[in-house]
Amino acid sequence: MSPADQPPPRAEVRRPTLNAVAALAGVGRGTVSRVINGSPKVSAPTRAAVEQAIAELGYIPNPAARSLASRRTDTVAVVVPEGEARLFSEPYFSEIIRGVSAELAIAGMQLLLVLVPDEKEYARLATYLSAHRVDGVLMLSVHGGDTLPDRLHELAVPTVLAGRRGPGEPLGHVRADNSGGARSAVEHLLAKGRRTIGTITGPLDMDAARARLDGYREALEHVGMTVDEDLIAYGDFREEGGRAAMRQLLRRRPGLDAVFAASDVMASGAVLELRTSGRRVPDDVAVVGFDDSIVARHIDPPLTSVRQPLEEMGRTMASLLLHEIAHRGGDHREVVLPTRLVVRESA
Amino acid sequence: MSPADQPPPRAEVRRPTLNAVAALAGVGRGTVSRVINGSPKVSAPTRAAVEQAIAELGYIPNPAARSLASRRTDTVAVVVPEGEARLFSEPYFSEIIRGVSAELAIAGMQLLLVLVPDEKEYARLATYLSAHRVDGVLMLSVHGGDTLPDRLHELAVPTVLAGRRGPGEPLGHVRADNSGGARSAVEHLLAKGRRTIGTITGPLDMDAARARLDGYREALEHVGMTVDEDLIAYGDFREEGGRAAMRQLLRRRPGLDAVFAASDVMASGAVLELRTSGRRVPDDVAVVGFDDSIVARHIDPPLTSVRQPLEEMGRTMASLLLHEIAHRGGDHREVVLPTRLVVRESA
DNA sequence: AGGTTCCGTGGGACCGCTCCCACGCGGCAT
DNA sequence: ATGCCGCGTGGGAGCGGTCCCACGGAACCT
Repeated sequence: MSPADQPPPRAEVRRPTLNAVAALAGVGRGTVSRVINGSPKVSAPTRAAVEQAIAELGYIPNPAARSLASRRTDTVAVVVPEGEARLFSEPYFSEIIRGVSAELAIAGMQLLLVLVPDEKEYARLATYLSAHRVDGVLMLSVHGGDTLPDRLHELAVPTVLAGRRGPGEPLGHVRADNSGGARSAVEHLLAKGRRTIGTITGPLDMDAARARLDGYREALEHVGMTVDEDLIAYGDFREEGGRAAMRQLLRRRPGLDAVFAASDVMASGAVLELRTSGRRVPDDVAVVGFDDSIVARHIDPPLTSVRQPLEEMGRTMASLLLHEIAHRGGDHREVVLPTRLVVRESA
Repeated sequence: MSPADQPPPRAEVRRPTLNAVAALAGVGRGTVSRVINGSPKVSAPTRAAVEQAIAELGYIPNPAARSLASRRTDTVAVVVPEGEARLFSEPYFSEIIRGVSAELAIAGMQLLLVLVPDEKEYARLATYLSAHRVDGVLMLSVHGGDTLPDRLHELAVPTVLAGRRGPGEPLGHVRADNSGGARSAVEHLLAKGRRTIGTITGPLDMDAARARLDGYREALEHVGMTVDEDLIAYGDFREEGGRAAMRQLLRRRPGLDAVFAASDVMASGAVLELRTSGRRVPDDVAVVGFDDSIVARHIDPPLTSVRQPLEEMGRTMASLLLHEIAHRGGDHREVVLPTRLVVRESA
């Protein structure tokens, strides 16, 4: 049997340990540990010697050992319900994650991505996440009925949500100013002289959808108009839902001259339906969406839309979480970030 | 000072350990470990007793301790160069990651997401990843010049790439049949009676871009046409690049009647330019894209495009990687997955 | 009957780090 | 001089698993 037939040698490249560094630097393990963790209680010359030894050996601390001893993991889980992932404007997740990643990197923390294919997984997940696996959890896209956040809360796992489940959300969270954004969209339509403005909502078990509807109402009431309930159609954040809602609106109020859709995807469905019905956008009916997603730029005509500062939301979520991790038991904070209306050709 | 003013008690919920389970089940630690790891060398009654104890205590193994002792981490890193992330059709990353996640979940492995903001980070990253942090690495979107894969290879870190850097890629990888997909696109145009077919390429330092150009050539040569180099314009996978390339093609060959763009984003730029030049799509010029991304469905007219099986690519990458982890030193494998032409209205 | 073999099991020795206690020593007050 | 304080420092004791060796007893052999 030739050597080549042997099972592969355990490639196990044995990396230098804390001990090796200590020996080379001529100090104790404790001292090396202090240097690595930036403790101030190390004299300058000792620190220099240790750093020299670290560089020489190319030493990198073993995260598992560190985690075992310190009961920290330096890792944060980002939980994304997979069912939603398709619905949302695609940039939603990727941009938030970009922001999260950037902020975590600064703090030297790792990002564990957990896609949850199924609500049934939620129960197992909570226990799992609490088992010294991560220092905290970031949840994207929470529904009103989600129980995972509460379980994490009970298990004392620091948690920050993207968006809230409803007013009075007990957990820390970051959200866009949904009602303000919706309001600015409708005000824009009013400023353009539109008077019969419909809206297509998202699923109302999501706070963001409710808030956008509130913003629509506020804008109209603010100028003394009464809200015509027939101008409100309920969608589901999907294109087909937007289309159906638009059809409904046209049947109920054929003379409407503008629509505010609570998402770009629904807006694009609405545009298709308007075209089918022989109406021109924006000449006959102006359309404003929400999210400023890719489709907004690419449909015809390009969509005026409300942009959320997604990357900043991610960054803020991460920093709130890091704060909760550092100050366990502190009160939860909520941050609302402003939106911006991006005007294009549809309104 | 009331208790409420005290610093919060270290919430440290002390979870049960292996020892606790062993004590409750009346067995040794070794036996519990065997049960957890599914070793066959445990008698049925003992196993039952241990499982009972585990359930009773709600025991979950501490991953850090396990990792420290076993030198495994049960974690895989997915490395995504952030610069590219915007360029690509958005579903690209999210769908591949979905596939990766699904496959890893089955194997009980975690997904560590690493966004690399900058090529300069690469050097540090390699050392970092090799420091007992992950069992393997998945790299998305590799360029011809990327050195990270080689470094990982040297450091004996199992690695699988999405796409290859070029022919003869030494590392394991999964890619779509780019040339075949391009070929089917051009054959579709030929079948529609188009005869003067231009192409807009991606950056040729990427193998996928080269392969798509090759497919274009093959399709034409296959029917005995000679390739007119003036019908080839070089883009960069961006919309603006596609637009500029289209402008160039129109200047050089005003009579062309079809274009195959190596990405949907470039195709959308091309469509805009065609419209600007007063041409109708597909009546005057037919357009086919690549990726079947969101924009393909939403631009006007909806784009005929080549779809890659992204989720399956992700799944396959994960399973190749798991194989490499289990059989270190084995030879690297490459898998090519078929593409599918999705016909819409643009061609 | 005695000797092997094999199976299931217990437990010691780590894995590589952090935490914390104890110790030596120079500087300062007494 | 004597005592005390406090800063730097060394190193023991875990953290919670895995791995592997050794051991007892049942089953099989000669």
